[in-house]
This record gives sequence, C-alpha cells and structure tokens, in this order.
Amino acid sequence: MELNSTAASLLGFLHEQPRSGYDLEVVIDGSIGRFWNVTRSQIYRELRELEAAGLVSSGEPGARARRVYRLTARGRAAFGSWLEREPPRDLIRIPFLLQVFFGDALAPDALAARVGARRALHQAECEEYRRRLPEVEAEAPFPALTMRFGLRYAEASLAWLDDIDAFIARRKRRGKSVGGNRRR
Amino acid sequence: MELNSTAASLLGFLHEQPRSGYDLEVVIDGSIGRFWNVTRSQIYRELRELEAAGLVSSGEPGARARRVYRLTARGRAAFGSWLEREPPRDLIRIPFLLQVFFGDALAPDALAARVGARRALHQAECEEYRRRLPEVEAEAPFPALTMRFGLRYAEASLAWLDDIDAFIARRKRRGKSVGGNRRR
DNA sequence: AGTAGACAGTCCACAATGGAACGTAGCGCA
DNA sequence: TGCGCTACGTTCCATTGTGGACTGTCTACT
Repeated sequence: MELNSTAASLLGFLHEQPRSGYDLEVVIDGSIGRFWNVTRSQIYRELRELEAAGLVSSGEPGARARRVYRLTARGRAAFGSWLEREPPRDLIRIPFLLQVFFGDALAPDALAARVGARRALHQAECEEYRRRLPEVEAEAPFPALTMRFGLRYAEASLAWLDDIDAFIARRKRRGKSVGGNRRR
Repeated sequence: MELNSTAASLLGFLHEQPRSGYDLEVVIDGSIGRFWNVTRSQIYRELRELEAAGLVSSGEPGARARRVYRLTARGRAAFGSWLEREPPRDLIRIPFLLQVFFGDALAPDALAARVGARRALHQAECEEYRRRLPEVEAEAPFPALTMRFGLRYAEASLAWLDDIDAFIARRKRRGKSVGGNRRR
C-alpha cells in the first residue's frame, strides 16, 4: 500500500484515537500544522480513499453527519511501513522571502513595515511554544521535539528579521546611494 | 491582473534579464529555491499564460526550441503591484518532522540514522551559504538577505538535531523505560 | 564518427490548496 | 419559547502545484 504522506499523517493521528475529519484538521493544525500543511478538502478526500482501501473504517455517521474514523489493522501496518521509508523532500514556500529577495523594488519603509508584521507573528509563535512546551514535554516527548523545532525556527526567524532591520538602517545612513534601491 | 505568487516570482526573475523557462528553473533553484519551490511544469505553464495575458513576450524560438521571455511594461506593472500586496501565508511541509512527531513508533536507532542523514544535509547547506555569501552580499544585497535566512535556518535545524540526539541519548540511558517507545 | 551530458521543452496523472456553500447542534439570552 | 449566534462537520470545485517520464538538440570530448 503506497501511502502519500498526507494520508500517512492522518493514519498517524488516528493511531492515538478515532477521530472525524474535523477533529483531524483541528488536532493537526494545533500541533505540527505550522510545518505540515494539510487542508480541509485534502483530509476529507484522503479519508474517503483510505476507507475505500480498507485502512480506516467509519461506522454510520453520528450527529451533524459526523463520521468518526478508526484505524484498521491494515491501516496500522501501512502507517508503520510508511514510517520506515525515507521521508520525501521538504516543500517550503515563503512568499515573504520572495518579497525580500526582490526588496530592491520595494520602498524601504514598505519593507520595514512588512518586517514589523512578520516579527509580531514569530514572536507570538515563540511565546506559544514556550508556554506549551513544559506540559507537552511531560506527556508527549516526540511531539514536544517538533515543538522545539518550531521554537528554534521562530527564534532564528526573529534573529533574521533583526538582520534585515540592521541592513535597512545601514542603507538609510548611507543615503540610499549604493546600488540604487527603488527600481521603478 | 491578479497574479498568483508563482507567476509573480517568474516576473521578478525576468526583471533582471530575459530568460527561458529553463533559465528560470536554474536561477530559481540556485537562489531561493530552498524556500520557494517551483516545478518545471509549473514554470512552463505560467509562462504560457503570462504570455497570453501580455505580461511577458517571447520572440520566435531559437536553438533547441529555446523560447526567451522578456517582461512587458504591463508585466512590470503587475509585478510591482504584486510586491505591494501582503504576502500570502507560508506553506511548509517537512515530512521528516512528521516522522519525528510519530517517532515513538520508530526504533531509536532508525530515528538516530535519519537524524544523521538530515544533519549532513543541513551541514552542506550551511557550508554553501557561508561560501557564497560574501560574493552575493557585495553584488546583490537583497538576495543575500534571503541567503542569510537560509543560513539561520540551517543553523537552527542543526541545533535542533542536536536536541534530538540528546533526547535519544537520555532516553537510552534511562533504559527506554519511560513512556514506552516502540509502539507496535 | 560516436557518445555523454548539458540544454530545452512537453505531457500527464496525481496531489494539494483555498474558498464557497451547506447544513446541524447547542448555547445564551430576551 | 423562540431567536440567533457560534462552533461543528462535510462537500464541492476551480485552480495551482508536483513529479516523473519522455522527446529532442546542441556541444565538447574521445
């Protein structure tokens, strides 16, 4: 059974306990969501296919058409063998980075403003990770490891935003002469 | 003209100079490729559509059916206004992180091996960034900023891999008793 | 002259995204 | 009691993106 990684992640979360599509969405983006994008539509689609393939099963829908899926033995096995496999390569798209890349064509103030917004975002992340880490660490060490990654990532990002600010400041001091910013 | 960000990035790279689809692919994954995934097929598709929309133009194909696209005035404008917009949200998928998240179900040695492989990868990145940074910094400060991000990211990742190793070691010392790893 | 390897592009099945749309259950309160 | 708000739960679809196989061409080297 060749799982794609989205399907695999769903099986993973069903490992702990039976869940509905909705539950899965909530639990995923409340945990590794930041580094494991999965969309609603994708979840429901995969669940249907996983069920067709006999890797999960759902009884009759309950209240609000709620469909709770549980792992089957075959699903458990499939997940296990997915885990054994080399992980596929990362997929990262950070539009903000692209705008920095072309920052030359952006007014310095506009860039600075963007940096500010971004900083707020990463700061919030940092705080949340720091807040939740102790508890999670105690009861779910592996998930806690991924939170640590989140923390390291957010911290690195903040440091980098400082780099940008420093760069902007330097540039301003020099009278924005070198290299001619503001292209158009 | 509502550009999607892939299209926008292509326009951005055409800003510097006219390029073929192939050139674009090469230049992108030689620069922000790590943080701005774009696939071959997507590039060619977007180029066709950008041309249809009059944002780029290509003359007759040259040798090897090579089609060189150049930015039109409208393309330039469209790119400008894309830059003004708030960047869309990040999209990150790190399958390795997912495997760590479920690392409980993985033999400790298997995990350690994965960590090793991953470390090699990030170390190589670090080295490359450090090597290329001085030069790029001198002649293309904004792209250099994104390389700095790459460096910070790679460093943070390495630090995190050390966290994992420490965790594994700690766990091993304790006689893998707590929490019961190796689920199945 | 032969061929390996970079160059350049097409095609297609499949995976994933982002929203809009739709309905339901439960609660808070006038 | 009934009203409406909010959280729950799912479906659908157009668009975007991925990954790999395939075809051909030019260049440089042997």
